[in-house]
Amino acid sequence: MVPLKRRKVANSGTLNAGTHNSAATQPNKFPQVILFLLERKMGASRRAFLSQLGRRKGFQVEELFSKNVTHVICESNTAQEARMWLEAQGAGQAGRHLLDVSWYTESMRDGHPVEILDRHKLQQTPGGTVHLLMNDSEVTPFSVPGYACQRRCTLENHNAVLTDALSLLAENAELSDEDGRGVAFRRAAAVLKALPSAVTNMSQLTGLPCLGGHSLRVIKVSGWVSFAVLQVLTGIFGVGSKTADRWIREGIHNLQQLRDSGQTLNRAQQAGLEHYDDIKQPVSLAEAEAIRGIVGRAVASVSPEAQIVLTGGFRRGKLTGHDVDFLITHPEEGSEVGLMPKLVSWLESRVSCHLQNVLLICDVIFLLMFALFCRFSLCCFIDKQTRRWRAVRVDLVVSPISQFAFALLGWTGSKLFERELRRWAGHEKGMSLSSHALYDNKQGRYIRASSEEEIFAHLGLEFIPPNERNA
DNA sequence: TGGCTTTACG
DNA sequence: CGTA
DNA sequence: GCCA
Repeated sequence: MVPLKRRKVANSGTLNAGTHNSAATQPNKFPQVILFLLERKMGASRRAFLSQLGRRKGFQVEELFSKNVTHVICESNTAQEARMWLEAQGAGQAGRHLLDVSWYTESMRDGHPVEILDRHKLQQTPGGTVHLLMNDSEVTPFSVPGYACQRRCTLENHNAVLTDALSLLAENAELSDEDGRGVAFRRAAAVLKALPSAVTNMSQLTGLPCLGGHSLRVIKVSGWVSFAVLQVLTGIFGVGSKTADRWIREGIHNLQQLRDSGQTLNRAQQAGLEHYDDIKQPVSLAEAEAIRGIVGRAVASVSPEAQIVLTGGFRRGKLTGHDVDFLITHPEEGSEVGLMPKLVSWLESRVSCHLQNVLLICDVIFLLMFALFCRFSLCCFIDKQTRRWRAVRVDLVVSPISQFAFALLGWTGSKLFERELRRWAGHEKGMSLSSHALYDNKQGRYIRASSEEEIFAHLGLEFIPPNERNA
């Protein structure tokens, strides 16, 4: 059970490329396509392997660079570096495609040169490292681009043990006010989550993006005692790392000590402490849908044309969540204005019947409902068919239809996926993405979009559906 | 060595 | 400072 | 911590 294997340093090196295994080499099926693999950062043996793979599929892969080359394939090289290399060869880019190795591997997969899309062109930062997946003795190229928003990542996680450890390190860093380290660990965990099979050997990880020496090192458990305390306190809704840190310095190490301390708590924290266990308990999809029914009816009463969408983790296909997120809009621009206050009063004043049970809107809703004007978090009590009420966190967002696609993309997550999308937008495209809009810094204007697909297209990214945004 | 998503709001 |  |  060693499915993922790092590229083996080939014993048949460059000398064999193109002539060895000639029986498996097909004639050139695509005379208009002459490929050249740039060795830099790729390595000679890997280049030989990829060249041979291409020739087996009927591609013309040149050993030496010449003027005839039409496609230059690079790995982990920027467009700038590739152009410099070409000029050093006495040949400009003129008429040549500078492509990331992902175009090559996809063409190998499909058996013909695939259409050149924006994402295949060399970016200003390196593209992905390609690793080999050994599956039943079949070798397949597997691409792991550097940005999570370039990758597909389902809920399926073959490396949960490792990603849990890295997530813990990330959490630890974030609670220690070291966001840089935190996001580094998050990226590392996301790379492992995206792998198609379990890693069984640490050496398999050494070449992957975002995974450096520290992430690969054995985790020291010492010093995490205070981390556990931080975890408990920041687990209270309304309590972040600063507050928890202050409390710890004042000798508060658990919930009982907090209750006994007489600390002044704001309303969010009061509710968070009171319903600590409920809120920590995962919300099921069934509960989310029940809540959707209630909120949906409230929205319909207040504004019949308004639309409500379940976003967050549930839209990504998760079966449980820590809260329930809804996005509300109205087909007529401007008609969504004032919807939230109306919704709030409706929910405050109503006792509604849901299924065979009575849903009572309790005072906890009042407490947190006023948190924000155009968005709020609340706790409601919903029947769980156990004649027990329990608190669930619900986030409602109202968005004008012109911003709906951005809100939908922004509120669907995952959190890391969003950060990576925005980092990509800023660093690679000179744009600024938020849950309201996409702004082109160079053109100095906002870019309109009416669907998530359009936004990905504007960003030069392949569309990733919600259930594959679980980075 | 600096950057690490975004930005309004309570 | 805390929420998303 | 990892990357440019």
